[in-house]
Amino acid sequence: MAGHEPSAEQPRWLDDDEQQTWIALASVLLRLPGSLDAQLQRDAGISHFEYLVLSGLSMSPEQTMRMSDLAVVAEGSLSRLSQVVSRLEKRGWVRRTPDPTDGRYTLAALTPAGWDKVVATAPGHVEEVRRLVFDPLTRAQLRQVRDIGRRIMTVIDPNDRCLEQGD
Amino acid sequence: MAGHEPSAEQPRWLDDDEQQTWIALASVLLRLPGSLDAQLQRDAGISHFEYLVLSGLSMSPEQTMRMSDLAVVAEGSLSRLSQVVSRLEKRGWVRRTPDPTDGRYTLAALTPAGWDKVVATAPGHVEEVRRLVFDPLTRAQLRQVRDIGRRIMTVIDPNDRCLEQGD
DNA sequence: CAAGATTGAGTACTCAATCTTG
DNA sequence: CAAGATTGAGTACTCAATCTTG
Repeated sequence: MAGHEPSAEQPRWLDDDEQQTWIALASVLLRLPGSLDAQLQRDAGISHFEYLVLSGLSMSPEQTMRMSDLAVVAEGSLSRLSQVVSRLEKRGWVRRTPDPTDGRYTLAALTPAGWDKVVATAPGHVEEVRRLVFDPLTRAQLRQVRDIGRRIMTVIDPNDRCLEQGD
Repeated sequence: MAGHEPSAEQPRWLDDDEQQTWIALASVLLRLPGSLDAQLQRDAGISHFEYLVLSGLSMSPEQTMRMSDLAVVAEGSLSRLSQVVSRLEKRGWVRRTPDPTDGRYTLAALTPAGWDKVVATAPGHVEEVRRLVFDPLTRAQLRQVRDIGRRIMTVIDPNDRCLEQGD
């Protein structure tokens, strides 16, 4: 392994089969998020992260959440969320107010225009998810996707919300 | 669906089962790349994209590739690659030269120091992939991961390299 | 002073020019 | 003029201060 002369053998750290598996998974990890982002950007002019923020709020009681909880739902840092919500506020889709019960929290609330945006955007996004994930897979594979995803999440973050729900 | 008064019912675009499946997959899509990036940043001081560039070169004959081919392997734009390779060149791991057979191409070559960097970095990275993906899954699930990944890639990009390999 | 949130500086990325070679 | 590559301007992100409330 001294230097990189032509004869140097590339060490193999995964066997052939594992290599194939990893390439297939890595391709999806690298390309699927980009495809979803592209669809949202093209059809709705928002990023995937912005969509997660808006749709997270839309599914919350009163369409309102604390910034810190919203950061967990959208899987981003509080700092990133703060900057993105500023933009969403400028676009008229979200409004922030201090939490009346404890001024340290900030509540983000979806405006009526924000609700309309979610309603207008979600069907196309779900359609894309169906096209890229649900349609090409069998029912058995979809069950596997759920189990496999949860197992991996158990290692990455044992407290993740996707592990809370019973089968 | 008029406005967002408390009584407004949130339309459900996926059934319960699909929702669970999608949450599990989305969690992995959002968090696994970040975990891999964090490990590389912490242990080797490089991003995942930089790692893909270096390891792509290390597996290529003569440790050399055209920039445009390297962009495909690393799954990034040529513009992004160009800027990242400039940084890698400054760090002494890569060297660029015009292709002598056709001056429109640029060849990126791993330097000896770049080779050493890959050799020093890859085992820890592979270890992390094992810990997060291979270890928590059964052999049957790993076969599923490969098949499922390929099916999804067939829709995203029918020309992707992960689909080329037989069986 | 701890926890939530925001701000600002620096870095990385995207997208549309631009440059270069054949 | 087409294809490969780079550059520059603008945007988005990260990380380390800073601010604010209890």
